[in-house]
Amino acid sequence: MNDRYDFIATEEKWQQRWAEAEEFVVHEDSSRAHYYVLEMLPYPSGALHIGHVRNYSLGDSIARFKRMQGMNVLHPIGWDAFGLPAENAAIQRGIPPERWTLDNIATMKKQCQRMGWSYDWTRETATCSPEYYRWTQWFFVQMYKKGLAYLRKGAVNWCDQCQTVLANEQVINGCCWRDGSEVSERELEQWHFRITEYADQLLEDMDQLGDWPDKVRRMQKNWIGRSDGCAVSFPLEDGETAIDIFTTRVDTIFGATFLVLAPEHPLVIAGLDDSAVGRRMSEFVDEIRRQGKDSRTAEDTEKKGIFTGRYATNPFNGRKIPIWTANFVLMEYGTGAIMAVPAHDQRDFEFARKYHLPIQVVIQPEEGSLPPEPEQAFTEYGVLADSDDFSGLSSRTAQEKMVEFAQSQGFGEKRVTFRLRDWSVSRQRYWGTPIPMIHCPKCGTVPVPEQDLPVVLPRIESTELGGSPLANLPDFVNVPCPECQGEARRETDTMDTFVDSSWYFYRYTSAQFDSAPIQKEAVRCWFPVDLYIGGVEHAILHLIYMRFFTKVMRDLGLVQFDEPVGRLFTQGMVLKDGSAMSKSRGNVVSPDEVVQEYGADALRLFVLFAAPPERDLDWSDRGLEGCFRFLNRLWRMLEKVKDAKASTAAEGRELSEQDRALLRKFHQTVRKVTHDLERMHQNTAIAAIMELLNSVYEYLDGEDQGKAGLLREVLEGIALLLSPFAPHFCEEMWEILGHSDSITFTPWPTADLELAREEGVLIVIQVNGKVRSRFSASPGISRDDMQTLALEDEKTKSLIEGKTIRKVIVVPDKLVNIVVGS
RNA sequence: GCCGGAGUGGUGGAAUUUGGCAGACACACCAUCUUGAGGGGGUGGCGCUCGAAAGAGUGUGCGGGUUCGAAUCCCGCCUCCGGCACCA
Repeated sequence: MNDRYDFIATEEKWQQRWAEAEEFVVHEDSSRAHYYVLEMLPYPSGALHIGHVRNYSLGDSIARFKRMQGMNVLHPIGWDAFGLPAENAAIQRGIPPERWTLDNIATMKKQCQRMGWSYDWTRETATCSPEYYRWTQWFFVQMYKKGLAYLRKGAVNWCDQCQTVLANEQVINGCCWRDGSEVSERELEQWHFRITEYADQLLEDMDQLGDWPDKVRRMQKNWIGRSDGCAVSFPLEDGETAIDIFTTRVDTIFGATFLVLAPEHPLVIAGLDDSAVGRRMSEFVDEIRRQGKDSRTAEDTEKKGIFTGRYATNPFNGRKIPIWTANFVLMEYGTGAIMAVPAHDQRDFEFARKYHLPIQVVIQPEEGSLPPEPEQAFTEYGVLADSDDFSGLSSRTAQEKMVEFAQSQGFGEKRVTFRLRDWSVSRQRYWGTPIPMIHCPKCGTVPVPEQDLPVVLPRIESTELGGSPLANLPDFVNVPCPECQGEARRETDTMDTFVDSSWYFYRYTSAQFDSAPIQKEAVRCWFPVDLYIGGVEHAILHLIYMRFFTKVMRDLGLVQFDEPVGRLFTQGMVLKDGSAMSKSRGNVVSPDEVVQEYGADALRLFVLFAAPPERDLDWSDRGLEGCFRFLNRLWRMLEKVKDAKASTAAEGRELSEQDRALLRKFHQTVRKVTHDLERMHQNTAIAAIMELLNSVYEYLDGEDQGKAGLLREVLEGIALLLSPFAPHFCEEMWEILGHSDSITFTPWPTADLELAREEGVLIVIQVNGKVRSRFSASPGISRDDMQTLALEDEKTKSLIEGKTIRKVIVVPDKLVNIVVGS
């Protein structure tokens, strides 16, 4: 007898059988309930890491569970194959990025298969394949035609390390999200996606994200950053031009004692002439530019400004106020100009103090009043004062009335401003989807005609840093203009890889389709995604881009819904010794080595068991061994019963109390595991199966006549319940127990609630809320009986002797609480 | 500053959905059996304090509150973590 199972042979055997039987290949079938479980696609960096193993094992447990529940399950995978790291690695090794990437995909695919994840490999997709990026380009062209993709020259985030531009979402605390190096500002002409066009929808449709973590919703809300306010136009003394400002506190406008423009504001730039003021301003603007965006927007940065020499008129009261420019006003936000109300805004207050500008109180608190020269700004809502006809109104009412007034007078309007910026998608690198545009000196920017797509990324032996590498390939660059046939230049930037991954999960439904990006019927069959699993680090990158893309696709008539994902699950990271695994720290655990030593099933079990899926997991070699031991313990049990004759528990003999207890435990476990899988509590589901096995061992203890039948039934149940977590082991077990079919489509067991019900209940006796004693009773015992039994309990009696019973609380089948006074 | 989350044995965690025996399951540790040894396996113990034991007291970050009863609900505070932040 083998007291250890041969995981290497077992796992290989079943992986082979699954592949031969095309077990996980699915087809659209509208007659069946369907389920789409998706995990964030991996970047082919070289090898799977434990974080992937956790992510994909989580998804696989659900895919297998849903299959056994009879659903048609789509469980696909692909590769986020374009991107900088591949290009950098290729440069380092002197090989083409494509070879590097394809080799990595091959390696990682093998690793995936060795883990036994139930993917439909016929739908495998790599974003770097021309069949895929053809449609990424197609989307770009459609977006260009709709005005959603446009070229704009302006300040962009530049990462020196990556030698390319980054989107706002890819700048974290002023540093590159990928390598952490500091990001600087550059003026470049770049392609952008007009995601701001959808800002409101992205915000409003969050209601439709029923089962998304609040955390992600809040992060997106913060990121989109809607503020409701009012735009007001302040005329200049020339009477022709005016400065538009945006404010959320129009109720304070009578306290505006100056205006402040961003140093990049056109009016400031226009004033940089040869006059004395102009020269001083030039100096100032240069200084601010040198300061850089990052240090300039730090909160503790000293406020600096300079008077522009010009004045504007407050349209509400006709007062003439000076116009300043200062570092703390940003061109990107609002209109790049603010009205400064020092009495009611802390920043304006500090600035006014520093430059001796007037401070005018116009809002008084509900109770009491502010001193004429306050020590700090009063920024709360209150009651208006010294504001003409608006005096005496509450801030809230005043805001409404004042917007109406401004609107009627034609110098202002209600306005909504967002923090969200348009998505900069140009990248000055080689390994990405070529932007399908052509620049013609006569016709301007012209999209590549759809029938000419894809614009194939030329193969090159190696790339170099600096500039867009494609620009060095004359054969690629020089093309006739599609409109006038004259000489023209191809766009040589490539797209941000986040564009590629914004629609990959649609392609899975139509992976082989070659006349459109997606087949509408296939999408209709599978969407929305039922469950999407990935790390929370994408909360405001990928997860906002994919929502944006879906809305664009809807407006292109490709899909009929607003949101692509019904339920999002964000899993925690895998740590070792308290910190993220990384090569530089040298604390990386290799899945390959673990699989070699303990098997894929033990590894899968461990990553699911060791912590709740949404929390961070600390890697533990010992914990892994524990899971391995559990499988062996189950294996030994299997060896004990595998020869027993098949019979169901009901047959043969009357059920003993022991039999009923085991059967009860079994059905309770079925109920718990089912429930726990639905709510993504894989850790407690596995714990419940471990408990059940412990019960089986207890059951076997002592008298063992006539137990084989029930044992067998329970073991079969364990094989089914455990199979979403440890599929190879359970298939083997299933086969040993005499089944010739795969466990994959064997129906999930159902809990018999009758059998699961406890025969006796343990009633707790509390005295003044403290547990003092307990007794057992049959379920459904009457309240009166419970009370009587509790008061008759010897121990309870001695505790309440000589005391007055004030009250007795009876909770059916649970407890009796006797409240006594002295 | 604003918004949010989390604090439970030596460790990971369970019980929070529904207020009702706190510590399931596992790791580590201790004892013991099996084995030539190692490994593996079996059995028992394991929050803290007192106690040989039975048992008693105490205990879910801290302080209050609601309740017959609070890890769970409410208020205040502390610590850690995350998002946004000179956003007008």
